[in-house]
Amino acid sequence: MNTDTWVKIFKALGEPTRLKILKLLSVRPMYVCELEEVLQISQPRISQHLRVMKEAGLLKEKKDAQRTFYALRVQFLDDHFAGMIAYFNQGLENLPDFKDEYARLQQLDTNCDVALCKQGKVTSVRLKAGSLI
Amino acid sequence: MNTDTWVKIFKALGEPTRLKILKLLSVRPMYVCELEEVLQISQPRISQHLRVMKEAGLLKEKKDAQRTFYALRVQFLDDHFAGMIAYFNQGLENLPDFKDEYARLQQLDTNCDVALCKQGKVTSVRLKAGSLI
DNA sequence: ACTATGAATAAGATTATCATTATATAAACA
DNA sequence: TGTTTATATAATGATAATCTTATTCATAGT
Repeated sequence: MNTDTWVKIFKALGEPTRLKILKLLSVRPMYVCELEEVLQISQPRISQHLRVMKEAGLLKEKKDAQRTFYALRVQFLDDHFAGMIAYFNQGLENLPDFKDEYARLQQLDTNCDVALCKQGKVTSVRLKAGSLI
Repeated sequence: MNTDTWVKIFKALGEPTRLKILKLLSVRPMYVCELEEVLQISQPRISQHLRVMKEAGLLKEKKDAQRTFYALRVQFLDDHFAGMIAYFNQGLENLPDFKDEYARLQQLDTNCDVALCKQGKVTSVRLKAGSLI
């Protein structure tokens, strides 16, 4: 699971209208015209938001004559929000997206003599996530 | 937990630089100058992203002389991503944000004679989330 | 005091996102 | 076949997000 995929998912979720649509589809799958009716917003607006969520993998659609039926991809949601925990527990060394950052962090944490912030002394900090403050 | 709060959190997560910062802070808390060094991006850019995440509740900070130390709010993350499951399992009737939508959906699902999509027949659809396709 | 460092904030330009309006496509129905 | 319905797509305008550059502020060290 790479950073871009996560970003796409979070971007899709990070918009009020889309989040409302998602929540409504968690009640039951719906046609576009139903969402239009329930949300009282324009049809193109709904279609566009549906597309964003579909492209993020959150939704599936099924054509039914002129209508289109949209539903949550429940398995996808389950898998990915479980996967997110895994993502955060995974070390940087296993994430290709963090190749360069991992190397530089290693430098920072290994060569404690090398002052990477100009005043130095920074490299001595070594705490677990969230253990501070 | 209301829609706006969720949107703020997801927006904060839905940006590649911020997601990288978050992941790095999950390794250990860091000073801004460390993030600068590891990510190789400008200091104002980092500060601005940190602010967005702090305002979403994801991070905490601690002043240490001229430096600022940033860390994940682990408890917040735990609580909220558990809370998200709850949010999606919760009925619309309990969510103030869905007051109007809930009423209209009730209409849609109760008065099956009332054709809300102009062609009618739509109201007969009644499936569980994700059960389709 | 003076200079350097670490970080936040402000201002500006650029790009992306979102909503609206208009148009296109495709199926149903008369 | 012509019209209505359901949805998608395109084009436009408005708003918001992001990045850069410059500036400010606070603290450290000389």
